[in-house]
Amino acid sequence: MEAQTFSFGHLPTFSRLAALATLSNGDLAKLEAAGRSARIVPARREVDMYEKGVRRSLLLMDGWAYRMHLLSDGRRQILQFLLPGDLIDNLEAQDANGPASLTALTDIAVCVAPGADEDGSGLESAYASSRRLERGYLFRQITRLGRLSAYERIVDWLCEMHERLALSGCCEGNRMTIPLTQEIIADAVGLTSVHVNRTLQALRRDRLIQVNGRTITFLDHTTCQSLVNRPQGSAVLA
Amino acid sequence: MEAQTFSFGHLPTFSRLAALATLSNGDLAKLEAAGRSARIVPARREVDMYEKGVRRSLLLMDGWAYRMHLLSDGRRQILQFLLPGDLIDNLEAQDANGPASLTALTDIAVCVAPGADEDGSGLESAYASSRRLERGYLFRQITRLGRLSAYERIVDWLCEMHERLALSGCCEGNRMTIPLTQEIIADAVGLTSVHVNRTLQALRRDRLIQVNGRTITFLDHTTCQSLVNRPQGSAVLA
DNA sequence: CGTTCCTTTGAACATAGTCAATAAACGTGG
DNA sequence: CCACGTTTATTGACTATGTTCAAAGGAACG
Repeated sequence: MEAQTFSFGHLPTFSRLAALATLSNGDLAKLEAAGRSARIVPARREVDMYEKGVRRSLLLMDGWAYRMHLLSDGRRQILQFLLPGDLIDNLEAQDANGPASLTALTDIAVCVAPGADEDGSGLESAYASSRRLERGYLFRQITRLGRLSAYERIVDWLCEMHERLALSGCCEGNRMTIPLTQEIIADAVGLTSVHVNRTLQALRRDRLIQVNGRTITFLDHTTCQSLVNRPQGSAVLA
Repeated sequence: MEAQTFSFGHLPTFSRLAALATLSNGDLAKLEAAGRSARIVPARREVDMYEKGVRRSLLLMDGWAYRMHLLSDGRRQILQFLLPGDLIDNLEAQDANGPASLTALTDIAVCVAPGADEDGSGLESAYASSRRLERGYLFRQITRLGRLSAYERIVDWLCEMHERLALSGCCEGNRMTIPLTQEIIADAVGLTSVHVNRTLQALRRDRLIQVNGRTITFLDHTTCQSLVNRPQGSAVLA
């Protein structure tokens, strides 16, 4: 977690936003300035969205965070992970569905997302893409939990993580590093940690992935991607 | 489905947006004008978001719609229902997660959501609230599918439907009319229709609800709401 | 080195799914 | 208004997937 010492060109935020829209020099300058004022939130600390300018979104310059629902009986559901480079939209508190808190998973560096002076700028366009992507991933999470088996859930989730990390330049080829325990994975994919463990073993037995500590390597990425039954065509009920 | 014959003041869209923000006379006039140009989409027809002005969102003036993922092997997951009065945000096609199509469940009346000239207008504020609410309900759907039992899922889902319908003035007290088969409910809550059927029977046995055709009455709304383990407090992992 | 957190394993159990058949409700044309 | 075909709801027996509980290894870290 040393956002300050990174050369700016390698920051996940830069890679990601530049991949989502064409950024002008002015956009880049703003991003760089914002990055300089990044704040560090230590792992396990809740991210207070209201400390800074309330209505602004944040950029996650580095590190991982998660949004979670905690039920009164202790059950937990991780709603989404926020990965390096992600835009973090402000979620006003008035949440009829209970608080969806945002917590740092590793030490993270966040800064206020710079606004664009002119409308239709590259930055605004990148933010819009990012929000669209985010909603798509929420949809995917719903389908994963509602209709996929444990095996499929984990494969699909791994593919999603890889896809997202790749967009920010945070993985090398088929290898990625995921700072999560099996229990956290379980809370994300709606299983128990015991079952996550068994399912990961099945994936290794089937030679789809290889696990070394927190590093996961896809041995057969193509099979993984096709194994997951992606949504198809138009969805008019029979 | 006769949006044209409704007196404007009773339109769900009006009730809902007015409940989310204070609307000016200008806002009301715009809404009324938009409502006059509403288009009818018959039940079971896909709603084409690109037919009209591409980037504009739509208002669902009347009727129900749903967004769904259809997997290649036939499994389906309803991602969200769109109820009378809801704002329908444009979802550009480039959806890496597969198409999330939007389909009319009943005949529906939709119109282009009028834009606000000045920023910070009541309309824009209502749209913003609506989007925030929508995201909260996606989160809730995730938690429902990931961590609640079948019984809890259905209770929670019924409560959500009631809450949302109430906001648009589309239910009378504890009674609401839901134009859905048990199979569609199953695709929404991630169960089989057989199990939905059995679970609804359990709810009736427990005297929580009463079902008459498509009309559902909460016999003990308080218990229903408290039965569901709502997210609590801050969510820092142990 | 000892503590703590994380992973792995086994056996028993529970919830929800599957398959198949029947009953009820609905819509349509005569 | 009734008969018929279709969709939807209901039921039962059996199966499967994932959970629970408890314990034992391992790895990481001060």
